[in-house]
Amino acid sequence: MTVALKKPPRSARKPKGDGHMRRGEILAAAEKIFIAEGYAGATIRKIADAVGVSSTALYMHFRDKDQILLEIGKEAIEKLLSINVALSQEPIDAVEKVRRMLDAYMRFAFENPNTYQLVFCGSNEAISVEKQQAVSDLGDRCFDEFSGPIREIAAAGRLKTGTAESAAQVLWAACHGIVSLVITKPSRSWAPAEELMQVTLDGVMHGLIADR
Amino acid sequence: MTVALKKPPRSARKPKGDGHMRRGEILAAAEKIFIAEGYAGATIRKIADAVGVSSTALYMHFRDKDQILLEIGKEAIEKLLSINVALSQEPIDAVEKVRRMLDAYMRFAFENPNTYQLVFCGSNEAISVEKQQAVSDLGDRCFDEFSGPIREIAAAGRLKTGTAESAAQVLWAACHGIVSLVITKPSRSWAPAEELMQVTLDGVMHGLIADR
DNA sequence: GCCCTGGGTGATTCCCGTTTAGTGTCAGGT
DNA sequence: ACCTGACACTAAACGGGAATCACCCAGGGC
Repeated sequence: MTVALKKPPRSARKPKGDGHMRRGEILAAAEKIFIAEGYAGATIRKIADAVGVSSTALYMHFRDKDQILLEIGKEAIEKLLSINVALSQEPIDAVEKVRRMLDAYMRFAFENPNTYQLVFCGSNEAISVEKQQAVSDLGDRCFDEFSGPIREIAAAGRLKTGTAESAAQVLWAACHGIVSLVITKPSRSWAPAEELMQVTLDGVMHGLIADR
Repeated sequence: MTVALKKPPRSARKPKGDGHMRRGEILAAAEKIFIAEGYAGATIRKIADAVGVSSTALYMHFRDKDQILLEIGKEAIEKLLSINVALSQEPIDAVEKVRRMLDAYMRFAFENPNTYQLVFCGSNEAISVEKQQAVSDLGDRCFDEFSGPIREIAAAGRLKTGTAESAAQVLWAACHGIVSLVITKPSRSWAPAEELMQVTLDGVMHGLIADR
């Protein structure tokens, strides 16, 4: 037993055979199942089977189930974040930036419903707060990129109501509201998604931001 | 074994001892636990223990776990529905009706976060569509009460954008968005709830509905 | 008296996520 | 050439969920 304290000197040692690929394989399989069957449907055993490996093996590469799925969420949000970053650097009006970011946000949600739910619908208390940290941070950074232009707008005195903080949260939330409802209640009869996005954007932008 | 087909003629037979109270006891215990610990925390065994009965006994009175919790949700929504019904009959301007309904909706959510999540956040695919029928219907009726005034407003040509259908959905969803986010992501730093509700209401009403 | 029936139970089944103890294998140091 | 140890992996098991099974037992109707 001793104590086995020795990590620092270990530096070399190439990754073995396909060992370094497993993590990726697992993520790929998990993502496929998760997208098709949602959080509850993506069980450890199913993922392991898909990879062709025992369920225990997943614990070699991930601490637990949540970490696997949150990793998937992380990658998806990184795409969203990069969109937001790109938009925020574009030389366009702040209002236009906000509009495009919200539009991208909603389209992202409709295109990745399960991932969206996992990350933004809290996954319903199923996942502890600390575990979500990494993903939460990314979400925060997305929101930061978004609230930048909002602060510009507020500074220009063009907010009809609320502070930069609350206005940003409300704008974001309005978009979250429509996509999360449509995603989680697909059985209700909704107006066409395109129209809902349009009305949400128009309504909320005109409601909170002065025209000129 | 035979076939055991006989239900129609059975009509008399009073409810025995406390048999007819059990259902209520179970619901009360389940509600307490559910409110305190959420959907996952309210396990069959815990509820049964609280009632002082074996877990199997719950299946005498309810088909499965979901039915118990949905029953709780149903009762809660009935309150919301009655508020909406009362408001819709009041002799006030349709716009004011809409505003008050949305206000009541958001306050209801903040006051019953777990119930709200169960009913309106889809409970994350955990519950099958058919089971939700009863609760869904109530939700629909709430929405119907709400969309009545919206149609009035639309008929008066006071909708700035969208149809009566999409406008109603977007207004509702905006309110859902802010409360669901605050409820499911309590760790983020939110503006005060009162301010968020206010900004949401003002913004979205002014954005979608013409002033006069 | 009998018998049916409805509320109730303990044991059991099935499926989760996760843990434990162990196996084979390969890289490097000696 | 031989250890040594880290690594990728596995089979089996554990504990805890929901749900079902095969039974009990008390009591009202006949």
